[in-house]
Amino acid sequence: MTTDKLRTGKLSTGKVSTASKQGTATKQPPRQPKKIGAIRDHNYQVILSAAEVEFAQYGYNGASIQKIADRAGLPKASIHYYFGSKEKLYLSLLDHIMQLWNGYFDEITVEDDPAIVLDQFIRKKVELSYSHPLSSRLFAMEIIQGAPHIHHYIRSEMRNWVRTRAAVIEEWIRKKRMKAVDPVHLIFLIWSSTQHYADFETQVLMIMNRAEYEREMIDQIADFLSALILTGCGLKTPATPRA
Amino acid sequence: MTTDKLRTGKLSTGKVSTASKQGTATKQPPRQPKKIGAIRDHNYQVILSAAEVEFAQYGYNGASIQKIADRAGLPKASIHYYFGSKEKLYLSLLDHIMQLWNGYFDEITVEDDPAIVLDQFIRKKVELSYSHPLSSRLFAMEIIQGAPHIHHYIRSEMRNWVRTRAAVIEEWIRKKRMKAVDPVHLIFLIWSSTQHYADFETQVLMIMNRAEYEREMIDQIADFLSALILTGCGLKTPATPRA
DNA sequence: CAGCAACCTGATCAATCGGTCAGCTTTTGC
DNA sequence: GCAAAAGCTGACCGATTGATCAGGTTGCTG
Repeated sequence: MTTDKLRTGKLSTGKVSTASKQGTATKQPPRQPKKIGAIRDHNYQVILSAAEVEFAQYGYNGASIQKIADRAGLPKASIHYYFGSKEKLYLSLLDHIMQLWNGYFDEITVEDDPAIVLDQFIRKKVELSYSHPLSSRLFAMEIIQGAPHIHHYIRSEMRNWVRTRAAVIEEWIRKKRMKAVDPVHLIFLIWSSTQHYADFETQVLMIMNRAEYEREMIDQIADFLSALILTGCGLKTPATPRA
Repeated sequence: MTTDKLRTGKLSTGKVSTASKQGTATKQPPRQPKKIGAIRDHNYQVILSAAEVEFAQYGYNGASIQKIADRAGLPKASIHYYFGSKEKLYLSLLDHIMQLWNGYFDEITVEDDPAIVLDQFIRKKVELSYSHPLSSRLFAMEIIQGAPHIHHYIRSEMRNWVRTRAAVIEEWIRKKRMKAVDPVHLIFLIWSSTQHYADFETQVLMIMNRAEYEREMIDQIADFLSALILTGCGLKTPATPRA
């Protein structure tokens, strides 16, 4: 929940100012403020939350700084004061999401039980779609638009992440611990089927005639997906999935 | 491929002009032209194609008429001449997509073989994601943004579509012709896992280190999804899936 | 060939876009 | 207590947005 990491801008490597030229390279305004006050931190978080809503709904081009400012209850100039530009604000959000998404399904080894690992991975993803739908939608928007801001991340970290996990799954298959299914497409299947409930929340709720998700429904989704996918992999649902 | 149906504006029921007020209700310009010329039809199609690209990439708010016009190689005013407004152009596209999406998986009955029906449904959806990725992305954008233009369609036709198909699946389950899985979530799973390859094409291709999809890869995806989902439903892959 | 209607678009509009900056307010340091 | 520094924002900028319309162009009809 700390905001310190957001300011480091891990994603901000490489060229950033692609949209605006702003040829004035004369002054060097003291951005990335060092001293930290309570109000500052609060405004930082308020702006990020407001921006997440707008960017997740309208995408990078569709969102406007004025609407973000209105939602945050701050003047528009403050957004530029805190984040410099629309793109830097957007990158801060993406960085935030990356840190949220990483760290799950991470420490798996060939020795682990594939049923337990896959089951927990599916449940964790469903839980994330439920707890952070805006992050999921923002990321989906970025990908649909061609991932212009994170293509280097996908090609490096994310691809490597998939390859190493796929290697473990392939080892499980080689050892006859699960059915022979394409590991990469299996990961895609888990991603798509779980994130669907966040990204297409509107459609899902309308079709199911619900106003919003409830705990019970989320658990049912996790049970369904885990059972079907694990069965499809020739695995048995691990003990104590519920109850 | 005819454009006639597009002009009827099946989706255009209800209020349309939400964005602009344009209080001048004085004149009634002769829109919805009746006479059809070759140039007219051609421009219609060129604009629709250009708009599909822009709307699919940037969403409704993010796309700009100027860029659509540039892509179509026509002056900006022509877009308004042909379609009246940004929203009407967008609705024409959505209408186009609806007609494309409907008509598959439609005529199923309890007497049909669930394995064959589900297999063909999955393959048809994968094929659509491959042949019409822009339509899929445009629809995804609309849903992520809260389906502001098609919520009535989702709540009526689409919901009814899901319910009738779910009823057939439930009957299959009751007759022990397949495993007891939630029919609605099964439909969601097929939707999400197949459309993923269109909507997240960028991510999929980057992770698989490919420049673009190829027939072989699409067939492999269809085989994978069909096999895994059918197995998850306790079904056997129907004969002659390939070869 | 004349005349009219339908077709099309350059010029222009108010509104909004992302972004800048002068200058006011608040906090800090001595 | 006072000047310097940092925090903050109202006013403004050129560019672009969706949309309009006068008027030129085209093509069909008589």
